[in-house]
Amino acid sequence: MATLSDVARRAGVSPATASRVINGSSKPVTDELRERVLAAVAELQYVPNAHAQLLARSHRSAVGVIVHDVSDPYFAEITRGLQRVATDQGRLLMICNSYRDPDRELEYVELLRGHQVAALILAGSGYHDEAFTRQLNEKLAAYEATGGRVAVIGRHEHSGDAVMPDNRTGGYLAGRELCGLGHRAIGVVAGPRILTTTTDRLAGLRQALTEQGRELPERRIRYAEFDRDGGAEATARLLDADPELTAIVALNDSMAIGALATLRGRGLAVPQQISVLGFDDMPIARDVTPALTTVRLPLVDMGVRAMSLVLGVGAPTPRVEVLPAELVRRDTAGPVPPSTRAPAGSAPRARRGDTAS
Amino acid sequence: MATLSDVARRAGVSPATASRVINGSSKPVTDELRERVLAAVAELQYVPNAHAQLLARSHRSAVGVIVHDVSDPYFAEITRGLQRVATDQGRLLMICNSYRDPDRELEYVELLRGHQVAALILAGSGYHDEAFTRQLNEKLAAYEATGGRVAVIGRHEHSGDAVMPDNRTGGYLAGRELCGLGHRAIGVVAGPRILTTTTDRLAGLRQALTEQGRELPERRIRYAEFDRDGGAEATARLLDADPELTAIVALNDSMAIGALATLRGRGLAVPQQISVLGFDDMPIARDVTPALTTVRLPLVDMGVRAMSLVLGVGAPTPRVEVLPAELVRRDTAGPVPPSTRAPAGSAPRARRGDTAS
DNA sequence: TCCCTGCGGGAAAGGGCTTTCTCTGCGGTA
DNA sequence: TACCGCAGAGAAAGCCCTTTCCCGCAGGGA
Repeated sequence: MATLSDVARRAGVSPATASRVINGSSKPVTDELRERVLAAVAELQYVPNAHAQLLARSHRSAVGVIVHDVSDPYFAEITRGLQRVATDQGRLLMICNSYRDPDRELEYVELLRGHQVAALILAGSGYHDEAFTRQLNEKLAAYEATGGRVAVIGRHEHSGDAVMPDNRTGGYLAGRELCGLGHRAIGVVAGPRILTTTTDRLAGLRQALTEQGRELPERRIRYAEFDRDGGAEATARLLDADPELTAIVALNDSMAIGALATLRGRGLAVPQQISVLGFDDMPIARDVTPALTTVRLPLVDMGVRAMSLVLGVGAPTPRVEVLPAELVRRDTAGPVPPSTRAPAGSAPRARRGDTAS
Repeated sequence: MATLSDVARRAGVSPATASRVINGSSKPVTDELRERVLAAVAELQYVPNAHAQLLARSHRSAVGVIVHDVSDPYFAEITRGLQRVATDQGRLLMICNSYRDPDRELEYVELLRGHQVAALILAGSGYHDEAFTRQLNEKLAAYEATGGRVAVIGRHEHSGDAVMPDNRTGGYLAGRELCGLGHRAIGVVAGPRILTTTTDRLAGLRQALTEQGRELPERRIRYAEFDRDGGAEATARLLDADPELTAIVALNDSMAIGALATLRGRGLAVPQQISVLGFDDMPIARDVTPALTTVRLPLVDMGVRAMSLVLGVGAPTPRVEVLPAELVRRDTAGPVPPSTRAPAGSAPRARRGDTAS
């Protein structure tokens, strides 16, 4: 690889001058030398060594991002928001997938710190795990102590800047909707119980049911991976245990899609025989059939806010922002079937929208 | 940030010794000093500066990846394959989204070169653009000249290592399937015509039709963005121009999903009134209703192969691997309706409208 | 007793760049 | 004419590590 001094030598100038030309330094350089340097750069196909630059420069520029999995639409949307702001500000993003492994998360904090990122954003759910939370907080504190900025998305455990989707209210909205439609036998297809996202959404859901004098017993909850196959499998287990169910709440849209697949496999009509509610409103939700009724979270916006917080753009923002959840009615949730036990032959042709909430 | 010499000072050893302890060098260090260093590391929360390490070490380790958009399922799958091998080999991946912008692609090649990546992988379609192709090849050649390894996925323009999905045969399979089902009026919802992926798939499709004595006139092709909304919109235009169509081939699954949405919005039953074929077989394809008939590409495997090629794992592989496409029959393609013209009176039950425009 | 060997440790030379500081030479002022 | 100031260029000091090279010392063989 050609180095700066190669360029300088070829142009007949000092490395200092070459550097100034290449970086557009404020220090003036005569046109003639500038030309020579530029010519040398082109001839040698010179590209500055980023590591050397970063080492020599004092200020840090890149921003580190730790998500569970960028290819999961939930994080893809958040990341889109993060990117948008970062690009505007001329920042490079380093994105790491933890695949929901706490240890890997810890490792990535170190890795990104080692890469001298100016800020760190952790997106995704927190864990119900004292020891881990403490460790993570220590590491984040150490990082902040050296001037790094930290923001978390959807995790309570960190004391600094945070963007929180209102998972609890989201769960509550889902519960209220289903109650309004007359459902009593409601099953839940939940993500891993160690995740705060799972428990928060569950808590809101339970609150709604309780307010309506109904309940959500543990036997009507199945925990599984937060993805399509987890949802399919949990739904199967739920149905096996309790065939009377008239509604299923999936704690994210991927699981809801899995649930829909299982239901279809068993010949249960949605929403005529059984209703399904999702959570997140990821883009594909409107394209499945029937289109998914779900709780929308402003995913892109969450990313935008978090990045803005950490980069300090705009007015001095509050350090914790809670973004609202919102129910999106589509076609998978309908009124409870007239008889809980749907007659096998003639499923009622119930359509959504007749019932006000 | 604490530095290595801070650690060394605190432990009362030289930086050399501290470095050896921290990196587990082969050079022996007495247990006592080792303990002291480790203690100092813990107390100072020391994390080595990655840039300094990379600068000091000679060998490059990270691998650069340029894709159109990781959050697009097509690339998400490929990336999964890339990751798998990279992780096995202890390599860090730097992933960049070009968003199908040639200039950005060029920039990223430089950026990654500057970051001293050991190898570079470009995934996605090539462009029908002489000037750009030449520029890119120059840059890649310059990079290879300094010892970098390059592999491309799904692009012909580069002369080195390549993993090519068999797009042409895939198009051919789609065409043959539809002909077999009796379709004659076949429309195509295509990606941008500047992409080689588009033209390759189209070429195969056209060949199949021609062999069957049919044809694919330009008026039955609509070019749009390679995504859901592009597909929805192109389908609408196609239908407006030619309501007789009995089948639509979408040149990727995202577009197919958009096509399905438009069809649903217009109350056209799939596959009873009109058939739809996708391309890629991304995971969601089986979860839409009706489940998408599509041409499968071994996406994950493409990533695995490309990374293996570039990292030189396994046997010395051929420099160009063509991976086969395969038809996956699901529920969106059926026989051509008895009468091409659907009787006007008995319009099928219209579904709620996701308006596609 | 002397020399050689090998082990554990440190000094110091990079690695490629940025940036401060220094130096030279010129034009302008007293 | 002597001096000052400044523009433009270069020298060199880092930035933080890794790794080679070298040194001192203890133990073993002749």
